[in-house]
Amino acid sequence: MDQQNKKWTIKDVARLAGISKGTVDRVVHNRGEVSEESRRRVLEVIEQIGYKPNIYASKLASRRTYRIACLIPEYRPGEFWELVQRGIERARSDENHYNLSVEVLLYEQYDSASFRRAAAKVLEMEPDAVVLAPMFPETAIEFTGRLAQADIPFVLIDSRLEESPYLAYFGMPMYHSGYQGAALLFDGDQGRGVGVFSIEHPDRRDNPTSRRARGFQAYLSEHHPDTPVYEQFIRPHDTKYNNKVMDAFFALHPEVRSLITFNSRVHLIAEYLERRGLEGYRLIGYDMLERNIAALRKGVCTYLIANITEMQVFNGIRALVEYLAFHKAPAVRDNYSSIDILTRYNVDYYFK
Amino acid sequence: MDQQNKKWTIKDVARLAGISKGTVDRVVHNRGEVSEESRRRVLEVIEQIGYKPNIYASKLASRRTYRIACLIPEYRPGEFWELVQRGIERARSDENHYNLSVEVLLYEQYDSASFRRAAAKVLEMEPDAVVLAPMFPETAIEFTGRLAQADIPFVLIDSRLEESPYLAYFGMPMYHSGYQGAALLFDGDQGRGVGVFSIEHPDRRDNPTSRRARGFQAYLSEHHPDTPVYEQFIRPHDTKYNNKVMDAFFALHPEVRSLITFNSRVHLIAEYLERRGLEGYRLIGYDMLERNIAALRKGVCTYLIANITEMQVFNGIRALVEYLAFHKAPAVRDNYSSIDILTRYNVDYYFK
DNA sequence: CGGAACTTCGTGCACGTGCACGACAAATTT
DNA sequence: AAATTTGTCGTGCACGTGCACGAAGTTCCG
Repeated sequence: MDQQNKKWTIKDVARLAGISKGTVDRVVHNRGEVSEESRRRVLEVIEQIGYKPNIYASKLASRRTYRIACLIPEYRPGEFWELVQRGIERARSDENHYNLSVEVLLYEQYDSASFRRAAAKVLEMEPDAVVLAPMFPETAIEFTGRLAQADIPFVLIDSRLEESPYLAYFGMPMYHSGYQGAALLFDGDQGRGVGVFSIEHPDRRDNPTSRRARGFQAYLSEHHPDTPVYEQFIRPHDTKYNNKVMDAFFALHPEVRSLITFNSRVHLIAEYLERRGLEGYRLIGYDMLERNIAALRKGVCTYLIANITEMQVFNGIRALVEYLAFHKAPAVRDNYSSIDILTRYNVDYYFK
Repeated sequence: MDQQNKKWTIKDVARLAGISKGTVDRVVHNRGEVSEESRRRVLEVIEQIGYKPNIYASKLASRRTYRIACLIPEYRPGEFWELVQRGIERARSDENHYNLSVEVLLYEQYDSASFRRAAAKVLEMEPDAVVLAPMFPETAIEFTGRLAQADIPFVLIDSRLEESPYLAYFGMPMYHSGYQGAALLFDGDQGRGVGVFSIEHPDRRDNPTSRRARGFQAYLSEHHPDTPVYEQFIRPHDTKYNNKVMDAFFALHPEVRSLITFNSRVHLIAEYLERRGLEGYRLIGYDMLERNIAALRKGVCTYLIANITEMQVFNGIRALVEYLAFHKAPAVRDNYSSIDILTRYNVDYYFK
């Protein structure tokens, strides 16, 4: 066949299609102003010889700089969304991304009015593309409708709005990470009941975390249908309250040795256990927050189920740039990260 | 300060240093033919304004194609080294690596004479750089000496020859992966003895696999010093023999429920258990061979400790290209991959 | 002192693509 | 029929760097 190592250029395509390179470029970038006839011939030649644009020449020549807006929840230091922010920093400083400006808009995690305001700002600044981590499905759907209307492509991270016309989604497989958590929790020690700790949420029913809980439940009913599950609610920033309710919990269920929480704050449990000097528990949590890692290293947290969260946004931004530059949609629309199992013994190797 | 978003070009540097861009280029690429005075001034300006060469313009202009030779063990389909080969394919087809040609030289895994022959061929073809997976330390050290003498940079994968002047190393942390394997093996089920299966090797004492075994032993003596360990040798391609010795093994140690093997052929054990209809074992192995994955999916293998082996070579090649193009040594010399824990529940997400 | 050899440096083209500009013909309007 | 608009397309410069080529200056040697 064609020698596959031959690097075809846009000039070759033009020659073979019998037109000028300008027209080929118009076809490749869908810039219009091309007759159907020419368009067909060009695509044919491209297909046949397997022409791929030289990204180096392309980036060099392109004076265009893409503006991408990221709409994500506000966070305090050490919270989950800080990991996401890190991915943005990475995209910013990535040497491959010249002519790319990433702007971050934050909204309050439990305040849909705040989301609406931030979303309005995004629309106002007319970015070339958007990265969205949605918290309020209905409001977010409305927002994505506006984006679609304005022809602004967007990727979703963390939470997938199935009904919206997103270009791609990047996130953890929540259901299966819950399932995996259950499998680890019951591997060895079983039958005596498990404690599930949840964060009191102001509202929000169908959040990603609940999908994790459903995966957990599925494993339970498939493998250990008779094991009792005791749920306990705690608060993100109220140590006194948490001490009180956990004291009560462990007094009430002294036989429980297996603990899990589906949100990213397992460190709250770990720190409680440490304060009280409680040992011999199997404690499983999610996400690589620094305080979680610390609990893992100390052995208070047994397993941490996580992923490289940075990569969610990073890959999202990459997909957008790819799309903006080459009108090329990502190969896979729903991109699930791997479900990494971290222990005190392998955690060190998950940092670069 | 300087506006950090300003993109300085080689022309700016030339202007500020009061010389031409040709000279700046000579300084940047250490091509010599530059007076000490000019050199100093150029470096000063570069440092001060933070000039970074535009990699796109650079790659575009560079007509040079780098030839990289990979010296790795020969393999049959489904063996560990096939995963490495896949990384090479990936580097080859990676769109970012224009002007890069990767050639693979294979040697027989247990035949040092064959290694010597292949190594000689590598030297003969005078590549720009080399990727080496060494099996025979002494012979390999001699070879790397030759490479150093010929000023050919090389990276090591899989096995690290500490005494050789390698540019970088990419591999799994073997000792800790053994340690982690032990932790998983004893998590829950303990005390009744473990079976360790090893491949009969023609020779080779200090191979990577043995480092894994040492990590395993370390965990054992730290946490379960009294647990008996029974070692059993099997053969890679002799099912009849393996059946016989494993039958004997399980007859002799009926109480053993924990099994592990440190090489990449846990599927041999899994397939045996399946053939005999044996269940209720905790079986742990290493590396993502297809047959291992199959055993994991069936639930015969409990945990598979692995990493994305492809990335070892891929990253190795990248480091070499980086070095050849910009004389830039990798940030970290010893690059350890993460120790991923795979189960039947999360394995699907480890493929792209 | 003349010329050769060496050192240092500047000039200019090439790399493949993006895109502005304008040419030209066909279609439409005046 | 002339003028204008519309639809297609080709031309040519710019992007920042690598490197060949040769110019200019310096040193060396007989």
